[in-house]
Amino acid sequence: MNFSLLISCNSLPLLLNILYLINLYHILILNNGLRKKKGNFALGNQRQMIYQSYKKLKNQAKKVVCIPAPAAANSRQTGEVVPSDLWAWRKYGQKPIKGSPYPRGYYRCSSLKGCSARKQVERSRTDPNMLVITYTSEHNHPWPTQRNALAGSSRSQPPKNTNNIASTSKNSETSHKGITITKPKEEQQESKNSEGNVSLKEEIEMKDIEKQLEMDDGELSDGISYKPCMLQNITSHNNSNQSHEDFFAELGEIEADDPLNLLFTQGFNDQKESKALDPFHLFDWLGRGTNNNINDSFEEPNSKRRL
DNA sequence: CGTGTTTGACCTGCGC
DNA sequence: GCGCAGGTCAAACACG
Repeated sequence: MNFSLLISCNSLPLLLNILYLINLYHILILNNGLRKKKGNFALGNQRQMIYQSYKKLKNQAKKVVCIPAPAAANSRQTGEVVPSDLWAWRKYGQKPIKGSPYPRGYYRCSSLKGCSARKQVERSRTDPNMLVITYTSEHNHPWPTQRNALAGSSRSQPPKNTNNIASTSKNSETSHKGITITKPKEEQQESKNSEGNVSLKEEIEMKDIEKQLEMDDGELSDGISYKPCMLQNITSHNNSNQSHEDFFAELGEIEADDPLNLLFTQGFNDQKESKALDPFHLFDWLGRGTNNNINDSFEEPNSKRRL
């Protein structure tokens, strides 16, 4: 990543984003180091509680994300405009949906062959400016350091459009303004507000796990907090037979899961956590007065391309 | 040439 | 069983 370019573009929010990621990875590295150091130590009560919560969350199925739809100018022909995340997605189908004027696009992960992660992208019926992205299954690999490990071309990005908010699947890394995690469709109907879900929400019932974690301030006996990872990233696992060892081994995968989710759905919810992850209080400036909703605090992603 | 998109056909689940 | 709707497949094509 070209930091000098970013700085020269005066895109402070993106820079802060990066700083936040660095903080996050600092903590994750600590976790990894601790695991390696301690090895297969006996599970304490706290770990067991976390593991139980983890198993509970494993049974959750889908994760629905609502984001503002990028400008249509970026679409390729009739294709839907799909904001990118850190994963590489390959479109494998599109279907018109009854009752909706907008088709639904079907994508699967192309970062690694055999990855079962999929997502569906469609425009909200109530608010066409919102994209509803439904993630199913999960990635069986860490998120790629390069945007697309398999892809050799970059055709999804129209070459002449350099001002677009987001490319379809590859080029934009920060098209996350206004990301909203919502409940699965079944639950979504109950809680969905009439304005198209612009506020932050958690799809899954986190109260139980939060209660448990709060009992110990979210910290394990070793003093390292797993709470940020646990609260955000485990959403759609199904293997109920997974062992404790697998669980904690999978923390590596959790860490590797989309850090943007951590950023925009978890990172600012708790002031204590925010301070821990943001020792310079940079995000106090960003998120102040937004009632934990940082969506509006971030500059439009394409602004960094405006030179 | 490798990869992604498009799109019609096919498959599957569900309600009647 | 039938029809419908949603999900997936795969051939053809586009792109760099």
